[in-house]
Amino acid sequence: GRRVDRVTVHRRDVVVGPGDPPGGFARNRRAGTPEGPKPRLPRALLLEGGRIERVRRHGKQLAIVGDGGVLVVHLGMTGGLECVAPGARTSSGVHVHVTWRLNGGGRVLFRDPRRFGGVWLIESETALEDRWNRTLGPDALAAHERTVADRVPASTRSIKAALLDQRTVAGLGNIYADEALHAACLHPARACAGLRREERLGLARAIGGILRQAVKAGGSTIRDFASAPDTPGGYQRAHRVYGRAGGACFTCDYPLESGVIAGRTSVWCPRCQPDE
DNA sequence: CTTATGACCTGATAGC
DNA sequence: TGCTATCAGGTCATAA
Repeated sequence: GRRVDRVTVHRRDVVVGPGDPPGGFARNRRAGTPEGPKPRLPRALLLEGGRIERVRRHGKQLAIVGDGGVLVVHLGMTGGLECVAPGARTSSGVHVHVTWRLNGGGRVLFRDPRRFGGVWLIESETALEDRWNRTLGPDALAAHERTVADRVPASTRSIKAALLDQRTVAGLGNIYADEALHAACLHPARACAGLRREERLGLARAIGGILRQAVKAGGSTIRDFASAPDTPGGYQRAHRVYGRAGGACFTCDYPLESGVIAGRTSVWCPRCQPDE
């Protein structure tokens, strides 16, 4: 319901506008890659001069829907949005890449030290839904268990890789993929095609359970994440495998194993999660 | 077409 | 003390 008076983009390359190349500048800064032209960002799409209508979420993507455009925010790993009350001071000014000055004096900041996150500018809510339908699978928290179970493709790739792929199901990252696989007693390296429907249903149930618990606990604070400035989450204390390589499995006491699967560090229990 | 791999970025921490 | 090396992970470009 608030109005946006003025938007300041401190770092152009964390914002992807409609004229930017596919993937956007935030994904196009690799060594040796020539930077293309940088079209001006339409002020209206940044919500300048507009009114915030509502906030939506699908998987890890957040959408701030305004009457003149839609902001899609992805926090990456280290990103965050901070709302600063009128007259109040921000917790820190470093790595603030975009500032929205609200009518009445408040501010909203997008901060992301490592810049894995970013902001995409979308013309309309219809275009937002189209984008989400095209690039993301069903939301892991909102979808029915049967829907999630049936999203696992009959492919040769590992189930861990499929879970990290947001087109399968949107919302899981490395931590919750490992936690869900342990809860479902599935080895992360098992091929998707080798999973029985019963196992896929169990995995879907585990995903929902883990995510609901994690949200309730305020998320997992490993080093960067905070649910609000100076407010760490509490779910890291409930992790049963992530970050516990070499420790004893809480279910069977056997030492947890770790390795790189699908390009990410993975932790599992060799006894509870057999590699069939 | 599919799947796999490496690059990007910064701060914390380990090791010398 | 002060330096360098390593690691964390979400996503996209590129390779296979």
